[in-house]
Amino acid sequence: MPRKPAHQTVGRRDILKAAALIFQQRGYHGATMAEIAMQIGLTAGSLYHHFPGGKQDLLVAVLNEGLDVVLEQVDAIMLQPLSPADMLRQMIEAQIMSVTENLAAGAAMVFESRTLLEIPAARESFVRRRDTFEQCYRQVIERGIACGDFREVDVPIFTKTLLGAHNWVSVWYRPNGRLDGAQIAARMADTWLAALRP
Amino acid sequence: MPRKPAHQTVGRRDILKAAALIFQQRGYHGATMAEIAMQIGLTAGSLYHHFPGGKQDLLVAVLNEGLDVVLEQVDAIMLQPLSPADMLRQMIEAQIMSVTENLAAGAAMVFESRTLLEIPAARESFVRRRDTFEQCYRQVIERGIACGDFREVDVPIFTKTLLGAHNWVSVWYRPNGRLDGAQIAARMADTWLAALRP
DNA sequence: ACAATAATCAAATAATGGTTTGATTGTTCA
DNA sequence: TGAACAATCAAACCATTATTTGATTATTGT
Repeated sequence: MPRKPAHQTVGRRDILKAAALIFQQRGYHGATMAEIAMQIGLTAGSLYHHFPGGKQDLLVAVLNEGLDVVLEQVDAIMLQPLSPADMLRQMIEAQIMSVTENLAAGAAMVFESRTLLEIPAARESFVRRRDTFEQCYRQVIERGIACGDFREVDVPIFTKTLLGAHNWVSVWYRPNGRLDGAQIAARMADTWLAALRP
Repeated sequence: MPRKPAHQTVGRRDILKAAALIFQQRGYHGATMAEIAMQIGLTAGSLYHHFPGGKQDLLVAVLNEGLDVVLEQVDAIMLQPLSPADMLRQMIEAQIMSVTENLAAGAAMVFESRTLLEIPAARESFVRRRDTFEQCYRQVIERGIACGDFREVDVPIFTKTLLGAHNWVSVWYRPNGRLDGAQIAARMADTWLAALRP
């Protein structure tokens, strides 16, 4: 039975990259399928061949895959035998680098999670994994407090504070600014560890 | 010359409140004029009597007036004779309280500033005032470093970190949560001052 | 070579939703 | 009372845009 995809054609990855970019620039509702398609030299209708679910499908994929990138790294870090301070520093670096290296997806995660939450089919799994991510930060901080490496703080609030600051990086970061992602990550890690000094 | 508005009718304030709420819930592009109007028992067309500029006009007004509230308070704080630490604490409280007490406008500021930036007529003045606000935080921190009350930090990055965390409050704050605005403000101020300890 | 299918497009479809218009209602004040 | 006007509505208008449909083109395995 003969068939097989051609290869001089666009792939799923290209489309998601284009979608993330347009979502970043115009927001989900402001983005048009035509804009996304044009980004990679297609017409709007063609996108439905790759993503039968249309615009919603694109959003779900962009956000889910964006979350995956960071979640995988954080999971790996949590398995290593590190001090709370070192573990926290690595998690911060992983998140900030991931945002600065994939700005469009990062911004879409910040601005359009709300929109995804209104898509019942995607909602539950997304929320669960997003919460898991937050739990990782909380656990490391709690562990640091328990062993006396960190001072006592209100862990839920401290975590929200940290996450808000990290998310916001996707709003102000500019690829050709004074600092690169690694330098920003280092400074932010310094801030949080200073705040946690006993 | 006889005229005079009736009084059992909606005022500018009511409309902006409704608009902020719908912008918060659906985002600017996702919000419909009909939804906003219905919130206060009007029809979509009637909104044009109060805001001839339509939907854009509503966004501009919501964001500008939201920014005013916080800017006025911060300006007043900057004039007082306070130590850098006390001044910073008061600014943090003013901002967080303002967000928690006016959640819809706060969220709109976070999520829809981008949209406003695409409205040339409103852009410049908004950006200028937003930058002024950021400068206030920078100055206080710089002053604290200069007089040795604060340790040396990368002021631009520290400021963005702080602003990101504060903005994010409008995303996760819930009016009937464990802590009220004042308590959250106190904890966040503790975090920043701890991070700035020499 | 050819049948099957992946990838694409152009054009039609169908809503949706911002904005305009003209009429209606009620209030104000001279 | 009545002229003038603010506030509102219902319905029309119009543009935009997600999605569907029916070709068309290329590629691939047999």
